[in-house]
Amino acid sequence: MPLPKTYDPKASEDRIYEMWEKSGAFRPESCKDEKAETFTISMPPPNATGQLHLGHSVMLALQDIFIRFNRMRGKRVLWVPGTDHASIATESVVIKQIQKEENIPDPRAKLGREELIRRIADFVDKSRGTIRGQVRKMGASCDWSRERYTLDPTLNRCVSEVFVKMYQDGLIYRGHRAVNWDPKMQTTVSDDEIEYIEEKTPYYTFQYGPFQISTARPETKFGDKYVVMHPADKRYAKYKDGETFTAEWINGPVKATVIKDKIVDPEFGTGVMTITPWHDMTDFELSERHKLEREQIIGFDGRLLQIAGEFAGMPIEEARPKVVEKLKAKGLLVKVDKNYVHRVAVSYRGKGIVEPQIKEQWFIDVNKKVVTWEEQEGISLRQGFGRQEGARRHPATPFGLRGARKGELFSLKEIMQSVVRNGEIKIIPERFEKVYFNWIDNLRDWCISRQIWWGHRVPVYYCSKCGDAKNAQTSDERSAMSDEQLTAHSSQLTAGGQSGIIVSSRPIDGCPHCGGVVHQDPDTLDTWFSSGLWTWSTLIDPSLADDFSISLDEMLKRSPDFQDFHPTQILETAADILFFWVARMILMTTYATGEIPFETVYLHGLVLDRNGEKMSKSHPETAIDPLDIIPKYGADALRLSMTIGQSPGNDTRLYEEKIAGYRNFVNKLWNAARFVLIQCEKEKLDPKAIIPSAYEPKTLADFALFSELLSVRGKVTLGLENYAVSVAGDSLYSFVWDFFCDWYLELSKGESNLPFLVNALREILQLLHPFCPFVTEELWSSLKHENADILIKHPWPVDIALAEGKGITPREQFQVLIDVISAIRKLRVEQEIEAGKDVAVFIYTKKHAELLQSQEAHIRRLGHVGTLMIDAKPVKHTNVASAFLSGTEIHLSLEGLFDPVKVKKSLLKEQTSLVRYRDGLLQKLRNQDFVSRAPASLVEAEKGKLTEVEEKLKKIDERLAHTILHLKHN
RNA sequence: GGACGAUUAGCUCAGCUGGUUAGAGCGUUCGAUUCACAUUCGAAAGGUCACUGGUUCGAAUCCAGUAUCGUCCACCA
Repeated sequence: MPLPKTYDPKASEDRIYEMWEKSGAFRPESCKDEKAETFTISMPPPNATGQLHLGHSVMLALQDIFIRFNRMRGKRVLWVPGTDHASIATESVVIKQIQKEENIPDPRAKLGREELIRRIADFVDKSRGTIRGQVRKMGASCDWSRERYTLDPTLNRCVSEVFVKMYQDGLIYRGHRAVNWDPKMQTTVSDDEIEYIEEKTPYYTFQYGPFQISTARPETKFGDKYVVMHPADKRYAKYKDGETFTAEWINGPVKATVIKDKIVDPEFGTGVMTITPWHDMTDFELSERHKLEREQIIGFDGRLLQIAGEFAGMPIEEARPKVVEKLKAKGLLVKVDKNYVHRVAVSYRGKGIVEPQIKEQWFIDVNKKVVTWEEQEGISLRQGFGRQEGARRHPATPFGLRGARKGELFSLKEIMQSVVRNGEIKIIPERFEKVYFNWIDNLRDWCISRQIWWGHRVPVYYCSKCGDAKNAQTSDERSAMSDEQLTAHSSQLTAGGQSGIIVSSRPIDGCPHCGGVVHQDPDTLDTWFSSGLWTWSTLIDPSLADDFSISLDEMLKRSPDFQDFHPTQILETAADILFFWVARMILMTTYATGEIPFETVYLHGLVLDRNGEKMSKSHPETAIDPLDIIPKYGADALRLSMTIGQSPGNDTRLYEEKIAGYRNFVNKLWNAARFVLIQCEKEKLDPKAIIPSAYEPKTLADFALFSELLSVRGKVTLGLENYAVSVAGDSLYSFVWDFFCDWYLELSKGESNLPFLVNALREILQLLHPFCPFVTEELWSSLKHENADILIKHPWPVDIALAEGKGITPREQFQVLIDVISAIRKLRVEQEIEAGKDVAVFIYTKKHAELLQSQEAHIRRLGHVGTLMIDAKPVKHTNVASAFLSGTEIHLSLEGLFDPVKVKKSLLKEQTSLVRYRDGLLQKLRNQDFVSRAPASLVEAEKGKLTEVEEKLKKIDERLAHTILHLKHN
């Protein structure tokens, strides 16, 4: 039964996916060679909040290509799928939903922690199901039996273990620092979770005692009592550091102190500023340096506090103009610049305006030197980590700090730098390494605690009975303490080890010291803390999660998957996630396991719409949803459209015509196979019985295809090895369409070698499989040898050596044939000969006479040629249109149709282009410098070209003279 | 203020370590429909490779600078 005329992806894709899954092919255990090299990718876990979008599609397509390619090459391949709990994103989505659907303004207060978490968990369950289905739709061949979720008990255990380890190493501390506070979500966010929006804001200059100071935020200025200037600023030389003065200010006179610090840029504004340490990162640091007092002006709810006097309780937007008004009334407003552009910090997730606040939070110290290394086997390895003695190790060795001395200590920053600098981790494209280093240089301590409920709890417990009673207080209560109290308190805590605070990976019911009641820290951890462990926490044996008698290192040692599949090979993800996630994984994994998380980072760009804009709900007409596209064009077409023409690190534009183009390609392939199957049926040949070794080229076309396959096979293999996905896919596309279909298949209609053809097509399916797995697998089932495995498990084609012949190669001979046929077709169109009409053609060639004679049938059929004469000796013709190839001249008889005007036109056109070409060659060859300095072979080649083009020109001149003569006669 | 990327046909993009008469897809024009595919086939038109210098026998390709667009980073209060 022949295949349908067009390929219908809907009829195949789900069925094929199910078949793959049932076959066990997605699991590394399906690799028969137990000693085979492993190849692992940890799938970047999509947020468990919603739906798959094109960003996911591109990542799934690329990763699946790497995975399928390496699986076919015989490696033990593991692709771990999963989802991320995405703390802030998820909690905010569910809260909004509850607010909207149940009309509860503050769900946290109304429902309480337990109930809200239950609601979020329900939501996430549904959402994860949706995502699983969508990942399958893309054809992702990941191992579902190893699916993980960042809130799994095993992963939670890993999170706690790493926290404890870092705390014990003194890398985690609790302290009062200026943090980014999102008043909308009521939580801190990290530096990287902030984006800046430029906004035109009036910029005010006020008189402050003898100084003029400027600000865009007058509502924060209530507590200002320090003026800061550069120590070398001559204008203010008469003011001494520490000097005090009284200034009239918003709510009456204040006593102010002069501070000299180099942080002030004398060139900027008046060179003097007042500071607001509680609500500004740099001011906070300055206050630390000079031990200055700090006051909170704005509450965590975004309203002004008591210090603002009559303005207390007002939200910022309301207070600002009123404060300005009051200062103006007092005569303190000097000027207003209305064109000032101010950068407003906005939360990446909630889009709320972020207000720096001083809060007691947990931090990871990125500068403290605590990590040790030791020389071993020539490289320095971190010691005491979870590698089994003598365990088979992936060829890539766990990372080390090259040249590190025994006992030398390193900071987390240094670890992150060294693994990339040493080339243990390679970033593609390379230019992102620079971006990465730049980020590390600017990296501050990482605030890891969040006042969100959805996430991993900070594994810290406070005993209310023993130790400092203040430890038992909640973080909110601590916020109410005075600054001095807080500073003293936090330094005490930072010292660590004191009673009353218990940091434990194991849940605790009572204080181990006094048996007293304990409270767990109410905060959760930054979502990137857990995703930072993704490559290895997903490989930990889940049965070990509850066994608190074993250490983290022990867990690593006893987890076979970790032993086999870590470090992973490729981390493929979006370029904009480099800091959030990639850098965090490098930090957390190298620290916690002593191994790099991955060897290669492949970064893809954004998927943009046809106008180069981000796809969003504001442009619904150009936005593309993969879930609409897949039913319409098929997953294969979508995959091809986003992997071909794409290059690492660069954005790609996607639009429907592009996808339709690749749908056409898939259909072209389908029809090529359909044609082959019809031929088999006609010749009563069962394709399933054609053995794979029947790769015997017989015709000229066979030989040419053979060599062309050799070349494309090499390009695809090399391309995929070197992450040049687009190059590999593109060469397959043009090979299949322009060579295989347009020439080989067409010629096979006149002279066929079916066993060879079937095997060639089989190899095409193999090479295309990583790119478009569904259609290739579907066709494979009709074309494969009966004993062959399904395509997903089939070995990657290997090179078959091509015997080196003498002289012109079959591929070159084939090209001569193609050129002759093309020339005849062109002459026909130029002379406007009816499409189906047979013509008489005379070909004269010394060089290729024998070859073309042997291919006569093809020339006749594809050129619609009736009378065909091929000879070595030219004969003069009248009334012909002519074309001149290298060593071959072709004359198309125009008896009765001869139109000298048309003929002249086409000859002139050819002449013009050849003359231009010849003149270029002449110029080159007349240049003595070229002749003497360029490689001799090149000079020879250019001379050869010149001879050839001059011969052609001579012939054209003859024809032209003849035609003009003809014109004159009439 | 720094860093990076882009600039090649009307549109979207290839052109890797310098040597091709600068390519593809879409779109456009002309022609074709029993015989795998109109999601097709044949043919064509269309480009001073952003600009200015430099290196070189030779530059779309390497270097420097300029312009436009875009991205990221940074304590300009």
